[in-house]
Amino acid sequence: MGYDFTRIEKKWQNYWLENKTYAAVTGDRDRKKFYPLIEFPYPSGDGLHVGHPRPYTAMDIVARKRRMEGENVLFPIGFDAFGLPTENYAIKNHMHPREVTKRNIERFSKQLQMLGYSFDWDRMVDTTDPEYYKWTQWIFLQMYKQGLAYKASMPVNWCTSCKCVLANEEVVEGVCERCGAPVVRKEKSQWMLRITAYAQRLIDDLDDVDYIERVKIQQRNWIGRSTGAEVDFKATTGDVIKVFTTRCDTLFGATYMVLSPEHALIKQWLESGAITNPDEVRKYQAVAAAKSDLERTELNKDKTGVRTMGVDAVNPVNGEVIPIFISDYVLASYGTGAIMAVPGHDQRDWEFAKEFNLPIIEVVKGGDITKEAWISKDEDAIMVNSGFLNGMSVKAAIPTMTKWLEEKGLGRAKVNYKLRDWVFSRQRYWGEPIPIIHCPKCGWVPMDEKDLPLLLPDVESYEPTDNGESPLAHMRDWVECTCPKCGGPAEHETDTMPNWAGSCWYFLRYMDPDNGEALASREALDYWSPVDWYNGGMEHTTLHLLYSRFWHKFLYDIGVVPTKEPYAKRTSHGMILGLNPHNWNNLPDSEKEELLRECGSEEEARKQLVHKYGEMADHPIVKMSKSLGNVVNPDSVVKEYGADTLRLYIMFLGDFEKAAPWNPSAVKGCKRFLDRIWAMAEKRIDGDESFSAANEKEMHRCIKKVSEDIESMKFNTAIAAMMTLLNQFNEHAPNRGDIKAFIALLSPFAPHMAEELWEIQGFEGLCSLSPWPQYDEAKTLDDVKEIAVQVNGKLRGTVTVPVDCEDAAAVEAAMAEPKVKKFTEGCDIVKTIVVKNKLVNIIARPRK
RNA sequence: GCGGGUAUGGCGGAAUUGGCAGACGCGCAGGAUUUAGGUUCCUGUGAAGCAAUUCGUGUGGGUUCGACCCCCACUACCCGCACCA
Repeated sequence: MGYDFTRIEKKWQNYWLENKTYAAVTGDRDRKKFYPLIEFPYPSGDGLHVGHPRPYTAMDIVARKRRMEGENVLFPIGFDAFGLPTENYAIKNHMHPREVTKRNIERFSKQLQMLGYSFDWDRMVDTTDPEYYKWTQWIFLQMYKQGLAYKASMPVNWCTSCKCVLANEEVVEGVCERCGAPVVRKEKSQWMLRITAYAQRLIDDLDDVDYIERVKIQQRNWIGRSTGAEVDFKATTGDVIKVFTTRCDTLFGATYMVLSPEHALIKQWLESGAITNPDEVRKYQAVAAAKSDLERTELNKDKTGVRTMGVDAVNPVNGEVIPIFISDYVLASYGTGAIMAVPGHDQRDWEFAKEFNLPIIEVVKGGDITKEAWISKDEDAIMVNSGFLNGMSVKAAIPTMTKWLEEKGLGRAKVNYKLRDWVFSRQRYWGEPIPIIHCPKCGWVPMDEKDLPLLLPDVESYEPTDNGESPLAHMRDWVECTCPKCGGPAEHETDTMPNWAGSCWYFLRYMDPDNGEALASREALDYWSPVDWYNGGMEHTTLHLLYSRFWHKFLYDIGVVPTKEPYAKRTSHGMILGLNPHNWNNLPDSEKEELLRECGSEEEARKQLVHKYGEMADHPIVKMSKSLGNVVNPDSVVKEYGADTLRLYIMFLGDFEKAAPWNPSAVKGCKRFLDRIWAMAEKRIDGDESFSAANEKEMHRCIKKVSEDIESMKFNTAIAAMMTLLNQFNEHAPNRGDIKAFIALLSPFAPHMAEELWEIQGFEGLCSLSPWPQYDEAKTLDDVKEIAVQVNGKLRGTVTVPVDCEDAAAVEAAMAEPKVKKFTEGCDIVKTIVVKNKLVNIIARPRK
């Protein structure tokens, strides 16, 4: 009888759920705790897609294995449910976002259960639950009290389609990460979180955590620490213009200055009338503001700008009067928003100087500055035209100049970061309300903690507005309140938090999800912290991962959590891609033949495909997309093959860390594997539970391989090892002991079938909670070894020798091998090389 | 431009980290079972050659008894950042 996966999978899913098989126990000191974590999903209306099961199955396998090893495992699940797609869907379909969210969470939960994950469902977390977001608001209030949350008016990224501000991290190549619409700069008053205060610690503490290297590198790059100096330039108005530079040694070459169009001093000089060409300056500001970030970067070849007539600056090292420009090649958001321009040694400055006919001075020898800026990293290059720096190397000039500036009070050593403070407000409905009240008398006043949660109002319409106000602003009943400080009439903040807020601390809530007194009890925090192993997507490295480290460090500082870092270990999975149905390699044979007849050659056929479907047709593996029709739906895979097959295949298809394509026809291989196991074990095998003599060595080897590979996330080779063992069982039928260990090894990967077979075989208890099989290193070793024999480095044969056999004996055996003899006859043996248990290499020279 | 990564059969991918390249699976070919198709089960499967053998890990050099692995110089593709002062 075949394996009825539909019935059996359902049977065990219900059993596990009803019996709370995977419940974690807070405070259990008898067992080692283990807290693995996956990134909780956003419950979109589309349901689970095939990208989700890859990381989830991986961590489920690790969780299941550790549980079988006797650890107290907390493997939780939840939903990051605030966010724009839900809100947009709700608006379109005239539903309340809460209803949409509820429905989507139910659907996601069903789909996740269908895949047999060993989650502790009693700890499920939903970020839109008021009992949850109460604590998100609470943390925000603590940040406010510590001066880490502040309101500031500044140019922000504004998505023209979402009608909402975006964090820097949400802008990708000048367009909105979510909807792809252009992003423009807009001056708005926003709530900000002072993540920059933690920049150095966010870099330093990476040394203490076990993250895969590319995550560390990416976070360091994003934070973007650079060391240099801050230099004060005096304007002819008397104002001080601060600039940041990494090359203060080139100060003598600074022949002009550039301020970003948004720079505060420009506004000031326009208002005071110091600038004598205000119309021209204002016009340039307006043009720059209207440019999207995309346009700004696309036009990066042609430098534009306007000189601020009437205001000049003085170079502090030589007293020379130099002109000031505004240009959008200087970013308001980096450094001080102003630069000293050294056209001799900075290509951008050089291009600008050429455009505006400004003097270019060589201050470092080695290049030809008439052709381009000389930007050598050579620290031994020699300074020229630089007063007291002349003749020094760049290496020596930098500290000398820094010291000189400090002594004269004209500048100071300075560390600068690319990281900006986090723009934390959104003009949307479906997010956590910011628990701050604005009072006309007292200004911004935090809500009393006992009044949390500040609930979202129930309303008819939550459409975004065109004027950049939150939809909440129209809900006067909700907005109007009394000031907690003076009792006078006041208003609630109407912006909401970004969707990243709830995910900053959700892993803490899992530890104690029903706590009404605190975000989690101290006992639970002490017991479970930190997360032992967090797997997630690379796309969150500079977003969620960085944000949550920041929040965690803050919570550590105020004594709420016991660890500096939230996650002890971070790994990352590759994307699941699809086969491109338009690529030659992926065409069915019949179509290939037809096309060949039509085009004559394969080369022509490929060209034809590119002509027909575009450049994309050249890539056999592409991202899944609806338009290509290569999207794989987990539901349909489960329906056709079962959850165990899906789990197995998705772990088998390639290196976990790398992107890998979903090949629909290869799924069958894993189905066959399971069917063959079923056929072998569906009838009870009696006998004692030690390994059979014939299979013993392979059993120990397979246990070792699978145990090690799970820990190093080499799931594909772990499965291959089990397949090999099954093939071995074809040669030598397994006894009761063999099959017991085999089922246990299989269980993290294909838990339903393993559980069913465990029951059929009549083993004690649940397979999911049975002890993980143990191996004996000594029993994995051979007593004889087949070693390679090379002559002059070329493989000529193999011989079988006892393990650890003496070198001389190995050589003797090798020389006796007929195939080897053939190549050594008539030769002098110059040398022999023996690698124990591996090979013998005989160096032979023809006898003269 | 900067940073990170990858390159192995028809395909996805293995390779104990310098020691028998291609494990495992897909696909394909042949055979058995079947009225037939599907399923299942054997057998074979890097390329060339009747064979002995030769050639094979993106390209070109190098180190070594021996290189997918180490070094130098390239090429292609993928990912991240990008006028960052």
